[in-house]
Amino acid sequence: MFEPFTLKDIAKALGLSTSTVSRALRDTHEISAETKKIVLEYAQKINYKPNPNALSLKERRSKSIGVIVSEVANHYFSQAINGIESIAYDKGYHVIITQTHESYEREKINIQHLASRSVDGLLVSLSAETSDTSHLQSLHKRGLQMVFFDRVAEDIETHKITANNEKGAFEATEYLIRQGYKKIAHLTSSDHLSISIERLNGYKKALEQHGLPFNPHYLKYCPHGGMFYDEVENAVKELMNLSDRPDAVFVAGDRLSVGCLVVFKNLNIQVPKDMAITGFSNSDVLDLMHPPLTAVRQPAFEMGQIATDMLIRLIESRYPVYEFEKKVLDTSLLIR
Amino acid sequence: MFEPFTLKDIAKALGLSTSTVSRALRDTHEISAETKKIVLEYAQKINYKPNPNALSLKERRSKSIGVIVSEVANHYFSQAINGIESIAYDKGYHVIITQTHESYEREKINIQHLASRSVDGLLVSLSAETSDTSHLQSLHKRGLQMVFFDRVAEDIETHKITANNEKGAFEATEYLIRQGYKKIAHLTSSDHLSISIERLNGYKKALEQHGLPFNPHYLKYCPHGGMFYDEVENAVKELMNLSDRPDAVFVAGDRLSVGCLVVFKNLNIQVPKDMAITGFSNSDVLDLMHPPLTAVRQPAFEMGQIATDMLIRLIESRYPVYEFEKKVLDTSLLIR
DNA sequence: AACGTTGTCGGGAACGATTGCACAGATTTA
DNA sequence: TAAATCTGTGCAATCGTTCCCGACAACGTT
Repeated sequence: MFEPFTLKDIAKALGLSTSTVSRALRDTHEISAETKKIVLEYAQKINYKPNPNALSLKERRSKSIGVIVSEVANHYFSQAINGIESIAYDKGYHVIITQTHESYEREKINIQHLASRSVDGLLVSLSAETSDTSHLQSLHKRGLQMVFFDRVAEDIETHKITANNEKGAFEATEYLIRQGYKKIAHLTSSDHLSISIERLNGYKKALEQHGLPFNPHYLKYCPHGGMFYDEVENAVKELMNLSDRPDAVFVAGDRLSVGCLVVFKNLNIQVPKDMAITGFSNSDVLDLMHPPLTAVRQPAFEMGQIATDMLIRLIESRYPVYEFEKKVLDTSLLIR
Repeated sequence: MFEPFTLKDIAKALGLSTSTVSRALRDTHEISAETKKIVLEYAQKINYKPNPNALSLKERRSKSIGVIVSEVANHYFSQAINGIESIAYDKGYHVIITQTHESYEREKINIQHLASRSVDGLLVSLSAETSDTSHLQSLHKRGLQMVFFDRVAEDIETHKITANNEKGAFEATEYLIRQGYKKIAHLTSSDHLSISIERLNGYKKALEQHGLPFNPHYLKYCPHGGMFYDEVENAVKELMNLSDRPDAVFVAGDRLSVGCLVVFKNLNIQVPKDMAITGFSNSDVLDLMHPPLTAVRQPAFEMGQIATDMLIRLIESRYPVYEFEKKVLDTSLLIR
C-alpha cells in the first residue's frame, strides 16, 4: 500500500508536536528559526506533501475546478482545455476534465459527481442533447460557482464567454454568397443550443442582406451534434434529395464539418463541384483536407483562459457577485 | 458559498444521531425499517451525497485514478482516454487527466501532484523528453500502483500494455517497399522512447528482409515528439537535402505524421510524387487528407480499457502482486 | 519579590463519514 | 422471576491538517 508521509511522521521523527511541525512548514512567526530549519529540511528530504483530502476537508474547498465538455477529441475543446489549464495551474488549481459525448444523461452524472464537494467551481459547455438545465440551476442556486463557455445556458445568471457566433456565421455564409452560391443550406447541431441559434441567425442575416430567401428545407438539425454517423448522413441525404437541391452548405460545428466531409466522400459527392462547404472548425489540419475547408475559427485557447480567470475570480471573491459579464470574442475566417 | 448537505444536517433535521443516519444510508441490518425509510427519503429529497474528501481521508483511498498523456488533442490518446473512462466509470473510479505536452518537467509536476494522496493509481504514457524515470521509480517503490501504456518504462516492474509496434512498423515499411520505394527514410520521436526503439526495429527488419541497406542518414529523431514545428521542418529539410535523397518516409507517430504532411505542403513537396509517406496515426480524418495517408492504426480504445482494468485489479488486490504482464496488441494497416 | 512580556511550543477541537463498543428497553429463555 | 438475548440507537475514536488556547520558560519592570 502507498502510504504518504504525514505531519505525524515528521513530528515523531523530530520529537515535536504536529502543531509545531505544521506551523514550521507554514512559516509562522511563533516558531524559532532553528526549529523551522530542522523541520523544513526533514520535510524536504522525505518529500512531504500535505494530504489534499485532509486540506479540502478542513478548508472546505478543494482548489480544483471541474470542466464539462462534449469531447476532448474535438479540436475546439482541446484547445480550450489548454487555455483553461494554463490559467488554472498558474493560480494553483487542479483541473478535472469530464466528457459528455453530447449526452444529457452523461452530463447530469458528471456534474453531480463533480459537484458533490470535490470541486470549487465548474466550467461548463452544454451537451447537444441538453435543453433542460435544472440540474445546473439547482447547484447554482445553492452557491456552486460556474462559468459557461461556448455553449451557454441562457437561464442561468453567471459569467459567460462565447465567440461571436452570429458574426462568424454571417461571414462564412457571405463568403459562400460572394463565391456565387445562391442555394446555401445550413447543417447544424441541436436546435436549443445557444451556438446553434446564434449561428442560424448569422446565416439568415447574410441571406437577407444579399437578397436571398431563407428556405426552411435547407435547414437541417443534428440533435446529437453529429455523434452518430447516421445522423449526419441522413441530414445530408435529405438535402441532396430535395427537388431544389442546394449548391453549398454552411456547417455549424467542428465535428459536423468533418463528419459532413466524410459523408460527402462516402456518397461520392464532389466538393466543391457538386456542393461547396464552409463551416466552424478549429482543426489544425484543415488545409491538409481534401477538399480544403474554408472555416470559421474560434479563439478557443483565449476563451478557455478567460473563462477560467472569471471562474477563479468568482470562487475567490469574498463578497457575493451580482453583476455578470457576457464576453464575446471575434472569430476569424480562414479562407482556402 | 456552496455548502453541501452533511450527515449532521440530516441527523439534526430528523432528530437522530449521525451514526444512525450513516447506517441507515448504508442499509445496515441493525437499523429499523421505519428509520431507514425516513432517512432515505429525506436524503433523496435534499440530494445528499457523501463528502468524497472525508471518505478519502477515512478510507485512505480516493477511488480515482490519474492519467498522464502527452496531449488530449492527439487522436491516439483521446481514444485511449475514452477506453479508460469506459472501464473506470463502470468500476466507480473517477478519472483525472493531465497533459505533459511532451515536457519532462511538466510530467514530473503532474505526477507529483497526482501522487500526493489524491489518486489510488496511475496510468502512464511517458513524455517524449523523459529518459530518466526516477520520479516514477520512487513513487512505485513506495507502493503507488501504476500501469504503463503505449510509451512504457522498461526499468519499472509493473503491468504494461503496448501495440505491436515492431510488427506495425514492419508492415508499414514493407508496404512502402512493395510499392517500389527503395530509399525509405524514418522520422521518429525521441530516441529513448520505447515506441521509437520498437518501431525503428520493425523498420530495420523490413529493410533487411527485403535486402535493402539501412542508411543512418535516413533516420531522423524529433526529441520533443514534434511539439515544435521547427523540429519537424528541420528534420524533413535535412532529409531532402541529402545527396542521396530518400523517395519515401515512414513516420513513427500521430502528431509527427500530421506535422510531416504540413511541412511537405509548406515546402511544396508533392506527395507521393516527390516523397511517399506512411506512418502511425489514429486520426479519424485520414482519408480526407490530401494526400491520403496510409497509416498504422493502434487499438487505442482497447489499450485504454485493458490498462485500466489492470490498474484497478492492482489497486484492489488484497495481496501484493509480483507477477506482471506485458500485453501486446496488434496494429492494423489502413491502406489508402 | 511579584508581576507582565515575549518567544516557543503542545494539547485538543474541528472538518465529514464510518464503525466498534456501550447501553437502554423489549423479548425470549432457563 | 431472573437472566440471557436481541433491537435500535448513541458515543467516541479515527483519518491528516489547521488553529485557538494555554503552558511555561526566560526575560525585563516596578
